[in-house]
Amino acid sequence: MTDTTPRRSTKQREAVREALSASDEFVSAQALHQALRQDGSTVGLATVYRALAALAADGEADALQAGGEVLYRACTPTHHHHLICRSCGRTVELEAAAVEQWAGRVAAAHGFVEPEHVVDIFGLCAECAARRAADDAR
Amino acid sequence: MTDTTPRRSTKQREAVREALSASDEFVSAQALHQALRQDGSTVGLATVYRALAALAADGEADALQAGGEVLYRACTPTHHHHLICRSCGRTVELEAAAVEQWAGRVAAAHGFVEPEHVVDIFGLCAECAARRAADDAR
DNA sequence: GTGCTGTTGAGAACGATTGTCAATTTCGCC
DNA sequence: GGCGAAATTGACAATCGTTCTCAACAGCAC
Ligand SMILES: [Zn+2]
Ligand SMILES: [Zn+2]
Ligand SMILES: [Zn+2]
Ligand SMILES: [Zn+2]
Repeated sequence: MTDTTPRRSTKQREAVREALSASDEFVSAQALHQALRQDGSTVGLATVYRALAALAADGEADALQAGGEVLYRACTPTHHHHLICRSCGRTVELEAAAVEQWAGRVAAAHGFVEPEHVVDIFGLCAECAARRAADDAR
Repeated sequence: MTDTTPRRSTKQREAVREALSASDEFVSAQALHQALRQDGSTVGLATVYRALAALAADGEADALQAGGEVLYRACTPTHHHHLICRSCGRTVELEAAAVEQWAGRVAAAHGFVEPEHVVDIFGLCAECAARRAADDAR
């Protein structure tokens, strides 16, 4: 993009970056804010939102929409997708050159330019599936 | 699914179904509501939301989240994905057995069960790309 | 028609996110 | 080390899409 991104380093941004890295699941801005306050930080909610948006814009975090809210996760800087447990949030990063190529090919075939794609898989991880099976058996 | 879906046929639901079919793009509940009022209908906004949710649940419509809101579209009843113009909303339905298999295979490989997936491609359709090029040239 | 129950519409309520703005902080520069 | 312009912050209000509440209403079986 047209990189007009002046960015200044502050305690708050660092705190958010760290808190985000501390979790290997996708988390909401609100959850991250609460976690930060819990740890004694005094960051404002708006600042957490701003910091996360900046991290996502800089490619330091991945964002995805789920259930009406946006979730963030510190991620590998290279392009990839996710396999996410819809119960516990456990996340696996996926790389699939075949899917990337398919997306580009399909877009081009229909005359579309500047293609972007959303590819995510949701499911129940083995642990959560086992737990649920146990619960179902009363 | 556990099909506990009592459903009664009403003018409003029919009106929403028709209005949705009338558009071959993805539309928001709000937009559909305005369109219906424009045509003299007196449906309430809440009813449009409820009708769309029901259609989606019955598999008569596809729903996707984009830009903080949920968009709906009357779609082919078989499983498929979409290529969407992020400017005009023009939509192409896509079928890609390879992607389906990849998703299932990847989920299984990581021990995940009940996999669902979100696969959408966004871009600029040829027309919108041309229009934007013209605009850029003042 | 009668009755039971799902449905509707208006408006309030809600939760996530963004905007506002004065006070504070960063950072290049003297 | 101190200055000053410009970016950033935090508390709060405001906005947005969506859901809830509830009394009036309309399908549908009898
Ligand atoms: Zn899990
Ligand atoms: Zn990709
Ligand atoms: Zn277009
Ligand atoms: Zn699919």
